[in-house]
Amino acid sequence: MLGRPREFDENGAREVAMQLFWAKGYEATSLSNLLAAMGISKSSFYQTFESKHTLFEQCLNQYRDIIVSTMSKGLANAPTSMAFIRHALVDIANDTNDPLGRRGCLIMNTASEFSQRDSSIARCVEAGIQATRDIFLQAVNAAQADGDISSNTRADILADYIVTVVSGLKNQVKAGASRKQIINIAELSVSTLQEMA
Amino acid sequence: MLGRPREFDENGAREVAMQLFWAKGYEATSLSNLLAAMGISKSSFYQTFESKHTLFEQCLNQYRDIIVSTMSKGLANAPTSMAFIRHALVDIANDTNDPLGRRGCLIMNTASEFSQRDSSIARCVEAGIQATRDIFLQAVNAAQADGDISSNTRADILADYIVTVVSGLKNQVKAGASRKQIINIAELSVSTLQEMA
DNA sequence: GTAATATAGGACCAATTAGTCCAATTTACA
DNA sequence: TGTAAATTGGACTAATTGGTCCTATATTAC
Repeated sequence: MLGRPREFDENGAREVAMQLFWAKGYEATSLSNLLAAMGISKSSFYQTFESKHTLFEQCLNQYRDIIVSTMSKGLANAPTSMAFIRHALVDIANDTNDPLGRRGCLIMNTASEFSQRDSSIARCVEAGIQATRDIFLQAVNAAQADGDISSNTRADILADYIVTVVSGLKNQVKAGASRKQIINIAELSVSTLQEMA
Repeated sequence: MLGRPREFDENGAREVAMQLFWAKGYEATSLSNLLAAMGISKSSFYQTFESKHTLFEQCLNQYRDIIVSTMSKGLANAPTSMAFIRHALVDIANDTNDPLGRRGCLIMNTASEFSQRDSSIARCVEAGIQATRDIFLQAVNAAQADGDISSNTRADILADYIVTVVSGLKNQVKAGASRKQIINIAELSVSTLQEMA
């Protein structure tokens, strides 16, 4: 290891960038926004992260890793798998309070903004959705084994359904829905899962 | 009415702009994109539509009017209200085929892109969601009267739930879900509506 | 000391952005 | 024929965009 060592924390700077992209989207986050928030010079930026686009892909993957890790721990620590699923849906209501919550989900935001126009971004998006879907799939399988969800419907379809409702709820939050509305919708979809024939 | 009459069709030009905004979003649609697609000069554009932002608001309202009208007719012509609801969900699977379908919903796309940062746009978004929610509310009330949906759950919550699932499904389509996946999820949520206790 | 690397800062770039303004022209109606 | 209004096209702004390059300086290992 020769030469002067890096002064800033690369991962920390990426984390800051991720928060910005999350709140504002890719296009609306300018290079100057990034530099100011990350606290580094343009030279350091390009030397370390290559380009805005490259950094964004890294942020997407970092985001995916974070939510996968958070969800996995949540599932492992939940009293039952059904409780985990219920919490994943109902807890979205808490996003209605602060502006941070109203950011939605970085992966879904990205899908909405421009995954159609950029195949490498599209791959990141698909990988992210796949990863969360897999965790819900584990939860559904376990909940079916517990008898909390009927086994009449295929677990993979139920997992897709949960991802869909989560994404729809996050959309509603971004669009301005109230806390009470989100709770009602979430509770309704939980009960449909439980009361399925 | 004095002076030279307008050569282009104002509503037609707005319609073209709406299609562009729908496919690409607000920021990604540049003025030159608009002028080229609308087939008018920059001078005519600013004389007629005031600004890109004003035109966008008009497009949002026009979009809302179109879907409200389409949905109202669909509800009126459907064999049953339940059939209308079912069709609204399952038909989203057809969006997976063509690139046009993968545009999602202009209102939800706008909510995702920047409704938080622009209060006048936020009002358009809320009005749009409210309008579609109201139609689903009518449909749910009718379906409950028909006995196709249980009356145990409040109709307004069910309407919110349907809007959520529709928005989630459109998200999934944008993110790359397959036709079969969408059908399965849609059918599942329809059956949960029907089989509710 | 020297090589290697990181730093900040600024000059510079070509392109694009939304938007204004003007001049010349065209069309209609009274 | 005169007036009002719409047309095109181009000149023009001021700002911003992502990105490159260069210089000068600082820090480390060998």
